[in-house]
Amino acid sequence: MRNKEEKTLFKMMNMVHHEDGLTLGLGYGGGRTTESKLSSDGHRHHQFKLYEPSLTLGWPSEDSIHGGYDEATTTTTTTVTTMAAAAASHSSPNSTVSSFSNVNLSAVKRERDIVSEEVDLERPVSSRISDEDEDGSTGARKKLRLTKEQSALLEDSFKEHSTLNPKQKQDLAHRLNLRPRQVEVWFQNRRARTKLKQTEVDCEFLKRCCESLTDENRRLQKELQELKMIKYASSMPLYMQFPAATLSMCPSCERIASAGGGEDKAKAATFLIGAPKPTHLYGPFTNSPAAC
DNA sequence: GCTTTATCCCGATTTACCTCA
DNA sequence: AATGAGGTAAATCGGGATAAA
Repeated sequence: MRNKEEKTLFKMMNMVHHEDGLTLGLGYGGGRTTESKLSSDGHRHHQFKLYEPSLTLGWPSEDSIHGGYDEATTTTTTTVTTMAAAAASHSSPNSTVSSFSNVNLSAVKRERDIVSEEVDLERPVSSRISDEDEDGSTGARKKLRLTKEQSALLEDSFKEHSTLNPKQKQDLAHRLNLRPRQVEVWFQNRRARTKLKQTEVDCEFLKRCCESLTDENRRLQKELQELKMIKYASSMPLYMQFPAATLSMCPSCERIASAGGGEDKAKAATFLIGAPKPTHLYGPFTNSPAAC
């Protein structure tokens, strides 16, 4: 079976990940394993397990994640004491009724989502988000703010599995006193954040690699230039290689010979005397390394 | 094998809410 | 104290992929 997970994995395999620090890639999470199976209820169960990334940015703490959002502004009525206390004691002063159009435009899809997702009917209505907030009958799209406890539980669950099967979703929603759809959305957004973070890490890693390679390239260019200089110098007539004072004319053969040079240089001079003069002394490789 | 339907997921975007200058 | 900018996260939208009927 060639399912979506396999395709995703295939795509990711095309991105070399850098688990060993020698290779690099853009796969978020550094890669992942997948499981896909059918449950007894007929739903597909996807299990994405993130590898431990070799390069990671520290996740922001819960405090930093939620910052000042600790105070729940949700209208959720919760059975969890702390959640209930938080929810009951705080109502958003800025809760405005301003997005009628959005509610109307998204009504069709929202209805579909609600119908398809809202199956936890056994839960008392009072334990869920109020219907007024839910169906937009007040015209407001209230934004849920998760409590610390809710976020912690979601994070813990996410650490275990970054995707949920329907039963896990239901259970989690029940424990968190949220709708399954909200749990699902949270996981989707959480995966998106994970991917974004990993992309940032990968970009930083690639940036450093690029800088390192640029330095190495510069060094090699310089080395190459020096080698070419040596090669050019050795191919020049000796009278260009040595100062004039060190050269002398052989009285017998009327050829240039190096006064201070040995027999080899004299031979080389004899050999090279007919060689064409270079058009310029240093050849075309005189650019400063910095110009490369 | 093809079509339809339901479900899941993702990327992009919108929106509500918060912090801070 | 008020306010606007910017950031964050929940929610929405549109669409692709898949399995089952």
